[in-house]
Amino acid sequence: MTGTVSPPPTKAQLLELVAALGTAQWQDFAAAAARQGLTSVQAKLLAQLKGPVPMRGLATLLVCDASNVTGIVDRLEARGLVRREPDPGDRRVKNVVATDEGREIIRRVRAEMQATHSALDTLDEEERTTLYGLLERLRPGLDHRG
Amino acid sequence: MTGTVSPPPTKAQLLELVAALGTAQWQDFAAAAARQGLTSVQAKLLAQLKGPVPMRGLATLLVCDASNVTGIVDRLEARGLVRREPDPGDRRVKNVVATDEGREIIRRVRAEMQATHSALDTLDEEERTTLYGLLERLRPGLDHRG
DNA sequence: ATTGATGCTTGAGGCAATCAAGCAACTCGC
DNA sequence: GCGAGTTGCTTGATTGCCTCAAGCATCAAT
Repeated sequence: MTGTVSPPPTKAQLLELVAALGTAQWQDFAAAAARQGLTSVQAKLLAQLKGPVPMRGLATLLVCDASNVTGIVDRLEARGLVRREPDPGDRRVKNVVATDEGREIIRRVRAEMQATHSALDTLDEEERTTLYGLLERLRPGLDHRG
Repeated sequence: MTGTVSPPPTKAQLLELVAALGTAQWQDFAAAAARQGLTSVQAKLLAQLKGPVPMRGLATLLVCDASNVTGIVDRLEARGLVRREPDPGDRRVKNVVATDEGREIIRRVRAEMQATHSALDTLDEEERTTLYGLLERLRPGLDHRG
């Protein structure tokens, strides 16, 4: 290395890198889910269930039609990973909650994302803090909106 | 800003943030593709075609079965965005190339990823350089393997 | 020339996604 | 109350994605 500082990347380069990492991370997730017998969408839904969530709320979180959620929850429920509970305050609403088995299986999915884990392990603590700060700044622009 | 430094994030927090941004970016991509009448998978395939690529190569790039590529290319070819060309050296092989229209449409998809563009715009040049450097270090661990 | 491997396609079957339509239940005005 | 409009969920139809098993054509190697 000479005195050359790394040249600033073009926006296109950065965009491509972000895209590549995004899909790589998604495939790591999908593979981990598959090892637990889940599709990636089923795992994604399960990952949202920190508490009871109405069907409509899941559709919003997953950015898809409500009728789509019906099918996904049907399959998860048939496997005992999720339960539909009536909402006490509104009889139209069905709240979805993860069963113990559902919580356990999504925990395993997260733990088994080896590629992502080992990638993050190559960064030291300071670098992780920096990365976290930068990504947090990107979040608001990316999160809502489409 | 006081003297408090931001505390180092836990690995779980970082993982969650990376996952959230990965899916947000993917949905931005999918939405941009949809505006051009493409599914996200079709757009993803089209994005790989910088030159002629054999069907098998596409299956590897997309990490899926070869028979799946047949269908995706069928639909793209039916819309004139892609062409199958015989390989001069091996008559089993069909090379897929983007047509002019195909190149144009994927260019538009990239340009229309508004959420991603504006998110990246919130970083100044130095921050982008830092981010690029960190993400590049993550790439090797995430890229191959699954 | 046979054997085996490779590249692509086809067909069957399941999941995911959307749209349109429908039913039940809530809300508001009266 | 009662009816109008709205909201939450499900169903059915259709399309695309995806995998697996099977098949055909071609290549490589003996």
